[in-house]
Amino acid sequence: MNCPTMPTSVDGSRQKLLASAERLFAERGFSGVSVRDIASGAGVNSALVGYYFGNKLGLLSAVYLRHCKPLNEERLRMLREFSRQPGGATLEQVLEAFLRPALVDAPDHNGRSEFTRLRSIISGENSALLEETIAENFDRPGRTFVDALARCLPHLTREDVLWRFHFLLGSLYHTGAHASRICILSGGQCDPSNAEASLAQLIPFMAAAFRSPQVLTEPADRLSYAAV
Amino acid sequence: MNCPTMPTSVDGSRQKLLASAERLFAERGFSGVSVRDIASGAGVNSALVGYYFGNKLGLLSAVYLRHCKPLNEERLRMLREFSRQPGGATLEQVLEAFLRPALVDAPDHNGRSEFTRLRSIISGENSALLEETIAENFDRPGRTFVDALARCLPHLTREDVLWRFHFLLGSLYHTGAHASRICILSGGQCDPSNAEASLAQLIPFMAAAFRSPQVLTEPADRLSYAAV
DNA sequence: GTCTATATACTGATAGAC
DNA sequence: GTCTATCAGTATATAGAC
Repeated sequence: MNCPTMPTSVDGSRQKLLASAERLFAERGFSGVSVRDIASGAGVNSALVGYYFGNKLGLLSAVYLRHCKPLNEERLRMLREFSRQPGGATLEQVLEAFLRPALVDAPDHNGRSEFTRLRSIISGENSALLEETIAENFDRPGRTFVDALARCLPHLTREDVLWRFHFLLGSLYHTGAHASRICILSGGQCDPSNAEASLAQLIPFMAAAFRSPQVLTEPADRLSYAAV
Repeated sequence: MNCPTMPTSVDGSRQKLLASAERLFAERGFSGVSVRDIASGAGVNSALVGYYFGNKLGLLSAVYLRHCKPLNEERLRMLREFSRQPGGATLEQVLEAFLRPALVDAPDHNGRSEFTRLRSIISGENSALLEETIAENFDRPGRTFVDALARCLPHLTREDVLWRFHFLLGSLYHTGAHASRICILSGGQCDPSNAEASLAQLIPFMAAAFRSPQVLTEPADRLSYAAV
């Protein structure tokens, strides 16, 4: 069954290291974890990190590359599917195509939601060397989704859509990070690690927000809602 | 002018260390920066970190405590002021009272927005020892604001309000982190480091989102917008 | 491919002079 | 309060045996 020319999922040291790194980076960030910890978690020798990935950053980069393509391909596949219907994709569908693949673990590619948590944590750290990888893999799909959102929202300027997309990203990252604050405040009622519950709340919430009228650019630079 | 009994803003080593730590922690996180870097940035000897704060974590804790109280006091002060008018505070006003003090630097307390960026980065890291500090300082104001939001939104369950508050926090943190992704995507049009522009976009966006109808709890555990 | 051993640098923390 | 000096531990990375 194990074809040597195309090993499907042999637990080689390389794969073990990738899995361990993904788990630990998502848990403690890049600087918060050592290559020794990763190797120990994978049950392999720490020198193999150098052999397979060059150095620690190469390992993080490999974790990124393993997930970037499948994630964005599924996003775009869902978007294309939704867009085929007459009238094009609804706003809710565009949002679902963007959010669902990031939060729900696919049956073939596990760790999809863990990868979202990883991105959330790493995005804060000084990841100047990852900047290129991120830009190459997320800029184009990002633009595609901004375009799709703009098509659903002809009353908005592109600047408005971009701001709203930025807020959407924040909510997605915060949800993917499994922030426990809301869990504690709610006494366990709200659990962001429940992907389906998060999507059921996040999609209609964001749809209503995106549909709100265009923001007027105030001449005053200090806008306050004190004076109604 | 310098009264010795109450030195207003003498640049003692302690204050220099706090300022340097705040800047560097906000930039690179807790594990990403060393006490030597912080001391060097402050222009003081690294041994003074132990003298004034005990250890590195004590320094982070001191940075937190310096900002927590003024931040939340201003939030609550604004909320009380808005609530005095007949009919109570509007939804937009509750949101402004929560968001503005976190994003705009007060004239007396500088680094308010930097502190929001700090919290954003640290919240991802394993900060189990800060958990207590955060809970003590943010749980009560958080509950107060959830209550105020719920009063504006009688059509929602408390669980709905909590979910939406969670999404609001995500957008706030992501904006406070000065995420550069949107800046690049927009060609500089959208700049989250511009606090007033962020507030002008974020408040009406979130107000519309909070006002959206209650989320129906679906019997199916996989809700999809494919079938309209 | 996988291991041991190690080079080299940096980490947080502290003892003790001034 | 501030300094120098230094401890013990850990970091990443690599050279070289097998």
